[in-house]
Amino acid sequence: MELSKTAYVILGLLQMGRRTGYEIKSLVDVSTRFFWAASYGQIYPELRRLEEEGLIAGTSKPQGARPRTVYKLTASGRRALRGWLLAPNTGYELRDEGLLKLFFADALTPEETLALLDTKRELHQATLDQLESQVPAARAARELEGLRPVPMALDYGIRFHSWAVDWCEAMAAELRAEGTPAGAAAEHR
Amino acid sequence: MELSKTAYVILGLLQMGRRTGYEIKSLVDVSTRFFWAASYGQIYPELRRLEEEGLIAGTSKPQGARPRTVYKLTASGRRALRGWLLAPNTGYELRDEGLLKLFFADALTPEETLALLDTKRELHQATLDQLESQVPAARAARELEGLRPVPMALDYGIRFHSWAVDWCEAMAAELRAEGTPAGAAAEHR
DNA sequence: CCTTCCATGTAACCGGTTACATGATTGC
DNA sequence: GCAATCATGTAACCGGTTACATGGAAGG
Repeated sequence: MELSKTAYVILGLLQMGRRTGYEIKSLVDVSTRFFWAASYGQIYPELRRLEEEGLIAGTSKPQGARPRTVYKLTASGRRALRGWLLAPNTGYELRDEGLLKLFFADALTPEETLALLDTKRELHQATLDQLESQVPAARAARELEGLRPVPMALDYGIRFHSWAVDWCEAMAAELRAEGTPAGAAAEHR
Repeated sequence: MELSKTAYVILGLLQMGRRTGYEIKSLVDVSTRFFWAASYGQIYPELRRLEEEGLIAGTSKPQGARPRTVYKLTASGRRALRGWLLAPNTGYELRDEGLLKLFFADALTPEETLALLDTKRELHQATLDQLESQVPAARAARELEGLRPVPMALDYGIRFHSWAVDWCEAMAAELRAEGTPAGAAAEHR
């Protein structure tokens, strides 16, 4: 792996148009961050490396006295991006603290476990709300160009998080049902 | 956050019984790693830190000439674990290269995008197979103790990855349908 | 005038992985 | 005898975050 994944995030966003580092970071924060985050501490140094390697080209476009560099993808940058997109290998990595807690929940009371499920549900619901609020704008921008109205990754995000909300609810319902079976009312304490 | 999440992984696994560092790593590799991975490079140093802080206690139990230290949770370790489990905050972080590629797929042909979906589907299917193979053993071990037959986190994993497989298939079907609408057969090339 | 946004950066830190090193035990 | 597994560790590296620093521009 020559380039970091974050480098491809930059390349990919530049493919869609010229951008400054600041704009890239703003875009990341409302789009890829749901499956690939990036901070200034990565973006600015990476922009330099990519320019050194000739994959992107920056032009100074100051706004008044404020310095400003707009980057665009070069032909070899476009090739690199395409090469990565077509490469077969793909990684998947998850760090889900809520699930980790549920994994250890055997030591908790049913009520405490329900609280865990609730926290997880809220987190997914909040993400879902955020993603859904993006749909109208995406639809408007994309149908002019004849693209599918909702981008695939956004569709995935919305469906996944609503699936997760449902799972939390179903599991909570199951737990509650277990907690009060007809023949075992006072099981706990 | 005093302790790292990985410390809680160790605490949580020790809650279920005494273990060596090696055993902890082996357990992580078949359980938490799907939502929280950990390597030897973290586990052994962390075991030391946790012992220094009195959250776990190690006993030398050599096997012949081979050194071996078995750790168990102390009372204060049990308290720390419980404190974390009940703490409301929870983080969620995903790094999904397949989704990232799909996000940039506008630059690809439909056929190339289908290949992306296929790779992602295979990855989820492989994980799903692995998780499903664990069900019988989990069931057998747990029903003796009157616990729910399938642990929550395993249930979540199985359902999530099969949802993901379905999503990939549905999206592929949609793409194929778009590619050959009755009135626009030779759209591409 | 003041706040918010635009814009660019860096140094310190940290969590985590990889690769390496070592050697005993068990089971075929 | 050999391979797989058990067992413990560490040093170098790396990707990434946090916190900090700076200052102009735009809009109310």
